[in-house]
Amino acid sequence: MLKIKNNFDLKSTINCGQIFRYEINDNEFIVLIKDRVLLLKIVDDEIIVESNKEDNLKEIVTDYFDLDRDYDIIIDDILKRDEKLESVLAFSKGLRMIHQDPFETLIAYIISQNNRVPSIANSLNLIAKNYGEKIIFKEKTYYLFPTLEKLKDITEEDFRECKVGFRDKYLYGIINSIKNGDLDLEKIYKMNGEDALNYLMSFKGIGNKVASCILLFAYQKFDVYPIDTWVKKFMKEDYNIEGEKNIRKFTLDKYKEYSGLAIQYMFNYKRNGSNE
DNA sequence: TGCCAGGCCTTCC
DNA sequence: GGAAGGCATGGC
Repeated sequence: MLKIKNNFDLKSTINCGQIFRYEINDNEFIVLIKDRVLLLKIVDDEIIVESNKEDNLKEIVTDYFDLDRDYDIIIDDILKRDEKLESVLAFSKGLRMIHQDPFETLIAYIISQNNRVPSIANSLNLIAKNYGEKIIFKEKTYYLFPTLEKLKDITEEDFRECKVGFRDKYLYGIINSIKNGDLDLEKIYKMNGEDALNYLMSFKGIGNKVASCILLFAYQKFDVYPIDTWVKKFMKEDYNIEGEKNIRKFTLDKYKEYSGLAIQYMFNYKRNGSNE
């Protein structure tokens, strides 16, 4: 068991569209990460973390929720560049960028194209159930997301059975590219945002949006930013800017190296702010 | 029923 | 090089 300070917004962080495989019940959260199940409970000014695997728990939780980074400095910086974002930033205060596993993020965001969040989660859970390691934790069953090794013989039809639809061929191709070494996920850590974006986009089924999400959510490249329907909506309604090209130019000019974060705050504000 | 979803690829000008 | 159409699946 681990206790950490409850000094960020755990619920929004989990629930703001970065990750898909989680459960929320009141102040209890289940998050499925690479090699274990995390159970997080908010108790007053602490967050209590339990897991089926307790070794290195502190390091893993710190890394996953990006706890060593000072987000107040970043938010102040964004605010200085754009005062109009004050209410957006206030709404997302305490939101942290989750540091996800690149392989699962890659698969997840390929599935996300032209899809809805519940469907994406359903497909990922089916893949985990069919190919991932089974974990029993507190008398409940969970499945970890499979490693590449466990997916090495998967076919397009197998993917289709996980309800991924037309994305089956993309996923199959990507798995093969990793297997034969064309796609090296480790190499991306050392690349700058733009090079990494072009590298990922050279593979079939990965466009700008999907590549940006992978780089932002798995590699913490905050200068890369996914422009999706929600961000387009925000830009049109609040800034009167239309067209992806124009949004891209405006965003990078304005928010520079924190464009990805600014975009994530806008997304959260537009998608979750108007629904609740 | 018909439309659309945190897009991308292909085809066609 | 830019616009349109198709794509599996599920929810409304």
